[in-house]
Amino acid sequence: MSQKGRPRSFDRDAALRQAMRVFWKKGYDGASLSDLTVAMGINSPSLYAAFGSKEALFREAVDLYGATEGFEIWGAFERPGSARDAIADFLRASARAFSEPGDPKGCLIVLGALNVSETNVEVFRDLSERRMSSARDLAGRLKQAVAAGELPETVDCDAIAAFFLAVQQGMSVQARDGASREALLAVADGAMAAWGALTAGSERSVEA
Amino acid sequence: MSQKGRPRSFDRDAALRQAMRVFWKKGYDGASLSDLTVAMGINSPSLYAAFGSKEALFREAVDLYGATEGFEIWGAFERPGSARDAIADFLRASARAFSEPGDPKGCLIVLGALNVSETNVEVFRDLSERRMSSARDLAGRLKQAVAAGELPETVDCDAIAAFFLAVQQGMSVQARDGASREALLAVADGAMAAWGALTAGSERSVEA
DNA sequence: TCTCTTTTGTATCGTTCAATACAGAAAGAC
DNA sequence: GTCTTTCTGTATTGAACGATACAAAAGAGA
Repeated sequence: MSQKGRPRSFDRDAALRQAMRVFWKKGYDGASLSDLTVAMGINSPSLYAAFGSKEALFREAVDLYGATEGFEIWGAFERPGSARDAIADFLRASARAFSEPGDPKGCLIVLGALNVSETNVEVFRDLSERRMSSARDLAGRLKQAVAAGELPETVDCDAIAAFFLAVQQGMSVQARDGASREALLAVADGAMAAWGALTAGSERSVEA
Repeated sequence: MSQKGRPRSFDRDAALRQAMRVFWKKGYDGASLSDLTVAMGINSPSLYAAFGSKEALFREAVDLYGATEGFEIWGAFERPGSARDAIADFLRASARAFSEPGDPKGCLIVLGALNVSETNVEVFRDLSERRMSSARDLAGRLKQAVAAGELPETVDCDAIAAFFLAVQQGMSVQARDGASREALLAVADGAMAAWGALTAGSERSVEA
């Protein structure tokens, strides 16, 4: 049952949490092995024995991010309520998560690797797929609202999802630039101002 | 008058254009000296003699980007017309610029350096200031519209500017993920759907 | 206690990074 | 032609990178 050899002297989960914060703050390329081992309180051989490689550690860190921060942000889509409320909660939860005092600013999945190099192709692709999967989830919730008769059949769910996701991704950039929580919440509310015109059926958008 | 020593054997402007494209595609950290010298067709001593350092070359590249791509994107703010048209043009021009065939996707100023490390602090700050300066320019155009009586006094120009800029910054992320020109234009149009509610004076936002 | 297995810390590995030393080449100045 | 100045290509610098070799250490099972 129990392991045979010398027991691990550190808490794997706690070390992973620290690694996640380093990646979150510095990105995949910007986080050096030295940064990671210092934050995790271990030497590199222990890191490789426990996680395999820098890339494998990053994937585990992103999974952890999705299970913790991601749950805070996307939780509204699991709860009952209108599609409008879900998206409003999603944007406002993002604004709060991206400006949480003591945490790195912005989203790890958005900021972790936006430039492709030879060493991070797979990492970029992984994050890119997660972002596009988010777009599908968002559009799926809208399509569900259409099927339920909550929204007219004429709305372009994919386009609306892309728009709201763009706002959320832009909030990550502004969070990195030091935007306050209030400023980010105002961006979220600004996006929701489009809801009426976006979901008004086949009518024209509201004019000024 | 003319220079004394051995003349430079390459076109400095052409080399700078190539360097800009490398930084645009790979970001500041991701662009290695080797990437740059190969693309520019010169050896590193020539690069250092002509531009000073990687960081100085990057700054010149960003200036060039601002004078070319930036002019395409922000040109609407120089032309006569309503604030609404200026912002709509700004968003649609961004969508087109970020998906120009043959060019790197997205915006150099947004994607060039979003993670801070020891080697790029100044670069990050430079890009961050340019982004925040964009926000001020956008808000300034809205305040001008308020002063002209085009928009009610009650609108929050800074918040509206932050919202539209967030959309544009999010479009850079989606462009990197391979979003089509049509998808990006749809995001731009989606953002403009918020215009009516955002500028409707002190009334409540439009409800669904 | 002895053996087996796994982890640990130290001390690297080869590679790539940004940045230069140096000598030869190419122009103007005289 | 000779001097001076600047640029060019080769070759290399020290530092940092991700990843390991290796032997001592620490537990489980016999």
